[in-house]
Amino acid sequence: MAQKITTDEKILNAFSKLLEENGYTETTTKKIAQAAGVNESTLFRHFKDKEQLVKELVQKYMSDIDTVNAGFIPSGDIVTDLMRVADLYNHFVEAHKALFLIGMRDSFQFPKLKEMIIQLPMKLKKILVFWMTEMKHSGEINGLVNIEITATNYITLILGHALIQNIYTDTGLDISQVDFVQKNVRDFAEHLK
Amino acid sequence: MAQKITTDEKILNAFSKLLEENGYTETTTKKIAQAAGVNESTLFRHFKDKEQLVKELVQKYMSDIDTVNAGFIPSGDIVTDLMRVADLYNHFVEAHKALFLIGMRDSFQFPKLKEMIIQLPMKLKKILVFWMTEMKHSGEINGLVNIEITATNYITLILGHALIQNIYTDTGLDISQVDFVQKNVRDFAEHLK
Amino acid sequence: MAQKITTDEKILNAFSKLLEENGYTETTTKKIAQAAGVNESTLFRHFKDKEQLVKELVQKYMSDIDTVNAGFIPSGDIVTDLMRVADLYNHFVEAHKALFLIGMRDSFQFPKLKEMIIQLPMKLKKILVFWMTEMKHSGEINGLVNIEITATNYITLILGHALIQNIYTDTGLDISQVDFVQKNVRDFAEHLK
Amino acid sequence: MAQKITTDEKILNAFSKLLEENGYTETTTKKIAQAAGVNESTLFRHFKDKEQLVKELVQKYMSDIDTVNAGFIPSGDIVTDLMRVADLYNHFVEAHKALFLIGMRDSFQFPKLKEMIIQLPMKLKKILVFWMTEMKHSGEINGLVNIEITATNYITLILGHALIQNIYTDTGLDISQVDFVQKNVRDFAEHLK
DNA sequence: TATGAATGAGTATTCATTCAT
DNA sequence: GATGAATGAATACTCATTCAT
Repeated sequence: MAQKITTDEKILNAFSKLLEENGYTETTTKKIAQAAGVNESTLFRHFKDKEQLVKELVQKYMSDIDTVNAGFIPSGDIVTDLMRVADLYNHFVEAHKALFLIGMRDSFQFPKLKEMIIQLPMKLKKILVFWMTEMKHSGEINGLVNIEITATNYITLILGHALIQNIYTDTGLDISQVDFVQKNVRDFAEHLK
Repeated sequence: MAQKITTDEKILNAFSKLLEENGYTETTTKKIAQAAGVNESTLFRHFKDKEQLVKELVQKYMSDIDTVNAGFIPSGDIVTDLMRVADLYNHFVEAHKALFLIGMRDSFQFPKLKEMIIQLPMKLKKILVFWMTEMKHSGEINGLVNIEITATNYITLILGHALIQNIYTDTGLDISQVDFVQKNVRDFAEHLK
Repeated sequence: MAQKITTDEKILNAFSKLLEENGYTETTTKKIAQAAGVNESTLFRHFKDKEQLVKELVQKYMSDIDTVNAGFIPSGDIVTDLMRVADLYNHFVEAHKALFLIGMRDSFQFPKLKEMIIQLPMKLKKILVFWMTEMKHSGEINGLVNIEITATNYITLILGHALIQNIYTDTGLDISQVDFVQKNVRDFAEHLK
Repeated sequence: MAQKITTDEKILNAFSKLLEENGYTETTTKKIAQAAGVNESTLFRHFKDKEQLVKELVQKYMSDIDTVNAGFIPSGDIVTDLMRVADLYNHFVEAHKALFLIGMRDSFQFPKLKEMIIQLPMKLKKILVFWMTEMKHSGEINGLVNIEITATNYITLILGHALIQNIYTDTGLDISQVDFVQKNVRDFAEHLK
């Protein structure tokens, strides 16, 4: 059964794509309408205003974050687990590129958006802190490790990489996810023991 | 004796600041003029275009890159040197925040700008590769290390961090330069031995 | 039943009128919109460009030229026919005053426009040459007459008059169409016999 | 002795040239200054405003008209004299092209200019009327000729030709002065006898 | 439910002109 | 006597949004 794509979806998809390519300001309602194959005014019947489109996208994003977090079930081995986390978040960033990039690019226009975008690392940090603390107790992680700092550190590592990947695409600078995880994430993990 | 700030500088400073805060498109010539305390048309007497303002900023940026690179004189100790590189580039990114951010945010509007912005990591990579190769020969770096990958990896590390710092300022997520370097850069370096 | 005047027409009429009075550059989009009684931006919804307005006018003009030429059916008597040509073209110039004047005034801004405007005399010349040649063969026109020169000459006569009429309106210099044709055109024709 | 070209002249020459090529509105003070090789503000020290430049040009034009008229000394033979008038005015129009064209193009911007420009045909008419009247009395011109109409008619002829020449330059439509005068002016004259 | 027409506020840029040196 | 710097008003054109059908 072929799913029918609703007008709402058509518009949001077009918006998301243009957003990723051109940023918020350059993504005009005219262009969105054209890309979605609807009349420009139709857009406003479906979404209060341009900002609403962002909010809608954010909502999807937020519920996806929870799905990702829920999908992370620790194995108990730090190296394995940290690498898995890196993988999960890399996929997440890739899948939500559009919003992720505008989180960086246009967040000044959306103080609320920034708050929301930031929840990704925030939630990730919470999970990592919770889980590292457990591991510290069970002796898997060295007692001298500062959990707060280490968690933030780790997030910087994987998000930083995800960012660079997206910014410097096709420049000979982008490094494969595999290589990066193998070297840096593994190193990072090993040293927590 | 207080230096007199020229109109050129007033405008460029205002532009740079607004650019950092608002991105290219939202930085209107009207706002720039207001922030610089000059008439809007004065702006066009001093700079052909709005785009010219970007070019001017890029020029500064480019000459600064060379200064930074010239300022890096290897000591021979990998850990010391890599940490020094991290420091130098962190300062560079901080000092050129505005341009660096638009390199990410508005690069689609400035294909040429992207090319230029990219030169920072490119040049850095060249230097690192050259220097690491030497160190490999002298035995300071392990013979099994893949220099190309390692260099790219390292750049990802320090630029990724610099970026995250600037994006997630004041969010409780930003981690001090010191902590990040101490942990990640040091680890990274140690493992090359 | 009064025809409804479309917005397109309202705008074109306003444009045409202002063009005739003020020339191209002085006919601002703001003035056009005001004169047409629409919002300035509406103008751009209806016509891509300010230039598009000219093109639209030219199109009308071009199709009218053909109508005029089609409307000229030679009687065989030179005097009658030349006087009829003078009449037809005088009306044509009068009806397309706006465009005709900008053809002279602003042609440097519209190299393409000039090409088009020029077609009026060009087509006229073609017709005259063809028709005079026939008359020469049938003996109506003196065998010694140089057709090429005579045709151009004649066009200069009637267009020159039409122009002067339009430029020096209400100056005591303008001469009635009737008087001019009676004297000059008639003379001209008589001498071809 | 090489004449020194004063700044006034440099400016007026540049203005005149640009005026001819581009019309009044498109001839910006910036362009004038550039073409004259002076600073834009110098222009305003020499001439109150842009309009003053036109006035200055007009003054020259006016005094030249008188010179031309003074230069016309009737021989008594109508054909010879009318052809000489045609010649004189053709040269005059050629020499004052710039102003003559703006008289047609931009006269709406200069009601006063129009008044002045119109003086050329007015003065010409006066002279012609005076002289034709004399000729009528002396029997050189047919008693039935309406002098007023004939004079206007004649002016239309030679100015119309001058106009067409300037408008349709290089179009294959322009006819040599000689051919035109030989045919039309001569014809015209002959018929007054 | 969707669309085409209309619009007010804004955008980069240019122009003629003035001011201080 | 000339210039470089500054400016207010205008210009063509775009954008997000509303209204009537």
